[in-house]
Amino acid sequence: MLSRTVTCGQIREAHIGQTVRLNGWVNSYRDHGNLIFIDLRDRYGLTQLVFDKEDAHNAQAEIMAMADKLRSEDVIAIEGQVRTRIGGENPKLPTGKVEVVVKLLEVLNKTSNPPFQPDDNAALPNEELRLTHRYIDLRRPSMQNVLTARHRLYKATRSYFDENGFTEVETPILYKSTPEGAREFIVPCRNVPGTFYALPQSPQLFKQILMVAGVDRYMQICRCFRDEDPRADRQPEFTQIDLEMSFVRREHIIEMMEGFVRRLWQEMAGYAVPKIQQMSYRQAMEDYGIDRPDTRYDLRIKDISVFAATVDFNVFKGALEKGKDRPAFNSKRGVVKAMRVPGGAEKLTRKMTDGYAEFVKGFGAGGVAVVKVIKGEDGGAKLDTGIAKFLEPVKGAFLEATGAQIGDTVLFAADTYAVATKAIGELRQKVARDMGMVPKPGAEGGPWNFLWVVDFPMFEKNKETGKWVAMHHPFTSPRDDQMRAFLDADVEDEDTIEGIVSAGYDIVLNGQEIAGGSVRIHDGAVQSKVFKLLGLTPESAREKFSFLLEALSFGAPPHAGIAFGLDRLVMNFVGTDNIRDVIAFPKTQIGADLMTKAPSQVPEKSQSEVHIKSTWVPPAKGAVQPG
RNA sequence: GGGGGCGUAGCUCAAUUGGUUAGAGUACCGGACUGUCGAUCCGGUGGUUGCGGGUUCGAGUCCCGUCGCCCUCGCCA
Repeated sequence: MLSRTVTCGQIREAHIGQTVRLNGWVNSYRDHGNLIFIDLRDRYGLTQLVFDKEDAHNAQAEIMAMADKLRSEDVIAIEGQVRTRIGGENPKLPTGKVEVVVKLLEVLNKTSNPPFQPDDNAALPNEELRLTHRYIDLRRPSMQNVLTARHRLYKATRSYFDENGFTEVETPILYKSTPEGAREFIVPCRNVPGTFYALPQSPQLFKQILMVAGVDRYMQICRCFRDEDPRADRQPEFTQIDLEMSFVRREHIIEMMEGFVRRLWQEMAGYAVPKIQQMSYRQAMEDYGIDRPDTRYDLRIKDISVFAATVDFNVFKGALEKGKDRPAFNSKRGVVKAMRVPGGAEKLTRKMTDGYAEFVKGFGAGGVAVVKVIKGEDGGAKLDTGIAKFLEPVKGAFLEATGAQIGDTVLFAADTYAVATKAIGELRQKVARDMGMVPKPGAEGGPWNFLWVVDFPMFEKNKETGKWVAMHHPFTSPRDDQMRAFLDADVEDEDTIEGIVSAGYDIVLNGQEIAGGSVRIHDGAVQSKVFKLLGLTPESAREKFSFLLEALSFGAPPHAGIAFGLDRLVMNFVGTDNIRDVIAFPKTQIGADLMTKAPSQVPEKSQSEVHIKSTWVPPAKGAVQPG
């Protein structure tokens, strides 16, 4: 083989006159009969090759005949001489000033007619085809860019944490099943009949135990597995940058991670991340109705319960009756929330606001009250449509409570705190999209808005089971000042338990959670209390987590950590909203790999070896269908 | 598990209200062509309209089912 001496992205005017060898794929060909141009492609770029019948080197009919047969995606090796382009330069290519006159041609591998061209300028074929022939799709320069961007991210990550004294430690993939939280993938065990491993949802417990083991600062770029339905930004198999530190408080983690974020954005995007603001969970819920506020646009939600109580409107009154005796911010206490939409009087049509009523019903709310603020005949503000007649008598107080001005529309949600907040928070995002208020993502020139969200509740009620579940995970510590109240709290005292604040923290970027973590529990008694609250008996807690409880009893240092969703970071840097674009070999919505056709059946012998038998029965062929 | 979208030539798409032999571009095959860079020009091959059933004189089009892909709710400690 004519092994390359240069790559296809490398040749410049400085190479003119040199004899070079190139290897690569035929990207395109332009056949003029006695003159043939080939754009040769490799990962590094394109170089134009020329086959010229009158050229001395190509006098042999043989090489022209071979060149004549070349087609896109053939793999070839050539030797030739670099020269200035005779037909003028191509400003689109970095190599556009030169071409290589081919003296020797070797066809390394003739291609079958490919199902599609790996061409970034052409319309992409449907994703199914791209995934089936992933090796062709990955040849596209933009996909090569993703792979190298991802690699640079790994490298920057490891450098930063190495410089800060972290040690990368691998943790097991075959792990113990702990069926809380996400559904696990399970793996049958051959050696102990009837038992199974699980694939880790995250290395959470191992990294804590590494702290007990004195590792002090741990990091790992690790694969995590969750057997839940994917989304555009979720895969069953994904990658985390997993971190843990000993002898630190929340502030230390925040400082270390801000340094990391700053370093990453500097290296990956040339962007200097300013000091990241912090917002409490409660503030986020109050102003934005969501725990990961998108602060790129200024739509605010206001609690107007006090004002609403003065309005003679049954929907408001009815809502405010709910959970009257419960403390403020309690999930079951009734509230009225308002969102002022600047310019909404013109931009939000009746059809849209009717749609919003339907939209919020999906989140359990009864509907949305709407009022437009328009210019009255006297030139002052006049309320119009919807619930205007209820508000008109208290117009002044209404304008003051909501800050609404002429031209605005105000949307209301009235229900329990949990329902009203969620509904109007979701609505806020929808209205922002409808109004065109959402800037492009950062990678496309939009702003990068970072935010720490802190002081999450420890627990929330599962709507279906009525049981407490950990909002982050069961190993999250209460905030220091909450510890006493937490240890004293009665499991039955719902309002108190709902109010316990954890030492958790998330990093939110443009309304998307990119990292989440917490100070961990390092005291067995506190951990046992959490398990108790979550409804685990001491026996079952011991059965599932004895190794953790034991480890905590043998000198566990205070520790805290965080994990970044690596795939989402890459998505931000390359500017895609499709997680499959940043994973070399991703899976479909049913967890299938279309290229290898995984998952697949295994022979019965393989099943019996691991002591399992599938209960699945194929549906009868040719069954009569109704209709 | 629920809701929605899509599925027509290798690929990207079109096909009026249900109406003649399902078209175009591109790819591919053959031919012409010495300065192209989305080469150009001429000709050609290529279709179980995802699959199964139904309604109809007639189905790519309507109905039912099913498969695949995508979006989404639930779910994601």
